[in-house]
Amino acid sequence: MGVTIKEIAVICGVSPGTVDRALNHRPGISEKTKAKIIEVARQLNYQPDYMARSLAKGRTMTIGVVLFDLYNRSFAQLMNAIEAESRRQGYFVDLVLTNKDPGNEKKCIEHLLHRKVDGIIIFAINYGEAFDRYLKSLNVPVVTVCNRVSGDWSYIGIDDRKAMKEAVQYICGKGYERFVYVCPPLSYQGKTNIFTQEERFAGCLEGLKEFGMDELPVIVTDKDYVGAIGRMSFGGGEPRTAIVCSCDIYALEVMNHLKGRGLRIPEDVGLMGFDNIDVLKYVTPALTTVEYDVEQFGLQAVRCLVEHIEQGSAAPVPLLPYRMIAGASI
Amino acid sequence: MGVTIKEIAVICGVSPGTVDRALNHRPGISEKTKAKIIEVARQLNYQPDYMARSLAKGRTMTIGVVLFDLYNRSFAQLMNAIEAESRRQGYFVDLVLTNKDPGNEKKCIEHLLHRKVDGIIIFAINYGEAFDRYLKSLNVPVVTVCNRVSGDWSYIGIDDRKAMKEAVQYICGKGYERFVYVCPPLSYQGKTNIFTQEERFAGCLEGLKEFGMDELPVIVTDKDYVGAIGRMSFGGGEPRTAIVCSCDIYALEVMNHLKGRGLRIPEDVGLMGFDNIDVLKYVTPALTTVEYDVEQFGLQAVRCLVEHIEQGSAAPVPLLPYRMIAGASI
DNA sequence: TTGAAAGCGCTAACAT
DNA sequence: ATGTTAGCGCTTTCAA
Repeated sequence: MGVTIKEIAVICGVSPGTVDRALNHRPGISEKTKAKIIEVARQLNYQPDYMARSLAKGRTMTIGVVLFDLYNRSFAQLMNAIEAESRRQGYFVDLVLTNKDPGNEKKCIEHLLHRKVDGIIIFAINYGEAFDRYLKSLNVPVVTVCNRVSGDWSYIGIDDRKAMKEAVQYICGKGYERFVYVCPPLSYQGKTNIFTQEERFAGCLEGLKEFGMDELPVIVTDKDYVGAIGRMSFGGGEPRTAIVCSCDIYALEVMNHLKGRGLRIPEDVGLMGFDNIDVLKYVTPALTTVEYDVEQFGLQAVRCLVEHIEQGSAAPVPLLPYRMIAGASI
Repeated sequence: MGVTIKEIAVICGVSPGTVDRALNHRPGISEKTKAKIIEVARQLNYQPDYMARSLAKGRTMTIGVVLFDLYNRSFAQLMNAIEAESRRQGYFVDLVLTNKDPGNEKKCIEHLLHRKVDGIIIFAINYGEAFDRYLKSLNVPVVTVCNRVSGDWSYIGIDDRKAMKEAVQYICGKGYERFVYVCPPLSYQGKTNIFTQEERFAGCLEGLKEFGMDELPVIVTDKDYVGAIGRMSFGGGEPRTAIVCSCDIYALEVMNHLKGRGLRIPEDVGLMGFDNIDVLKYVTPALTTVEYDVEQFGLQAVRCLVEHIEQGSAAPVPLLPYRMIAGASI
């Protein structure tokens, strides 16, 4: 194995404790012996054993990350940023993926606890008071990202409601008469965490209302949302329709469908997404969407969590900025 | 903290050693005491401390993963699969990203070594004998994925050369007269690992040769490959041209450019990619490409690595299957 | 079949 | 300023 603190102690003719003081720059040691020990350690290429240190200190220098998966582009970017900032701060990163299975999430978290991670960054899929209590019972600092669990946890995200509201008002301004809103089922409350989705939906309603559109949008939450859209007519004598999707992925699927029907976007029907995932740049027509900086999410999440870990608490992180990208699809 | 083996020992009126025997199903213990201990452990919700175990056993149950980044869709999928299989096998996953910076790669690996990972799965960016020696000096099982380092390491991938060769021959069969091959710089050998890229390029040449095309393709390795393509003429009186890209990302960028010039694909110029990244389904015209199962890469990589870790060696993994996807771009 | 004891490598409290 | 010692929680060898 590697060189140990003990061996260095023997070589330098001092005790392990003294070596520890030198290597960890702790007080109670003369400059001279300290310099000597550090030099010897350097020459022997001493590498501390984190396992041993963890056991002794009760801290692992590890951040646990819980995500749905890495398929969604945004998650991948998020993870990318988390990894970078964590390593920069000297932390290891343990990743677990829940695959959007609420039942799996606790198992994933437990996995991290076995590993004795110092803190957890979580894009939660579970929700509600029970889950909130569960998280609290873990006695580990937690930072939530993208999906709020409760007001008791640090949260990193944007003001989804306001963003969607502004987007919808922008669309209204373009003269659309009918609205279709496509999003995942919003009825799973308490089972699946759809905080962000709910916020966006609420924003949509607010936007319409404030603009004076009394009619509610047609809400599509079918798993087979493409099929549902397929049963609607657009263009021709129909009222001018905008399909607002709660995320780009949905919008792209819908776009494929509309193209397949030979409908022109936005002439026959308008389309809008949310997230500005990077593949949009290869798609025609350019999708109108809302952009925000996921990397910033990762960065802030790590910083906030490290603050929690090292200070015992952290200042609340303000909601991050976003902006609408006016494409050609509306 | 949690319940310890010692506490259980006290409760059961036995020694810690006996508890260990029971909990780890090791011989030398009566069924009766074993059952009792296990029951008590269950009731107390005993969770072993992996840190302590690691220190005692010299094994961390952790797999280190070294990737470029997670931006590339394939990497994300790969990581997804690695995480799933690792956890299934009881291993933790530590992720480090090199961001394609060769100088960063060793730092990343060292990070994992500090963590005392039991083995490493690496999509290597470095290359050559020196790096090979370096890896060997680590004394840790390593499985290489997508980029071979040397014949001495287990490798998971497809036969890129053969796949590209077949693809090129398919294109030849479509009557194209001129070939443009777009790929990253192939001259960094020894500095950046472009094993896979070299294989694909070699496959392209072989394919052309065997088909009887004597003329070499125009090879574009500029960083600004789009600019280079921009200086070429297609359609009209030009010879019928196929642009073969060594990966889908390049092909999509080129497609954007060609569309911008008002060129029709494939009427004015043919286009081909490689990898079948999932966003292709949102792109028109459908890109002709080569598909393989990245998830399988992850699965096999983990299995192979675990075999190395637990058996000390592993059977070589055969090259995985691939298939051409005939889109509408050729 | 079970117990006792010595580590794994590092940290930290207490002596000197 | 430095040494000594007792752990952290688990594994493992050697005795009993």
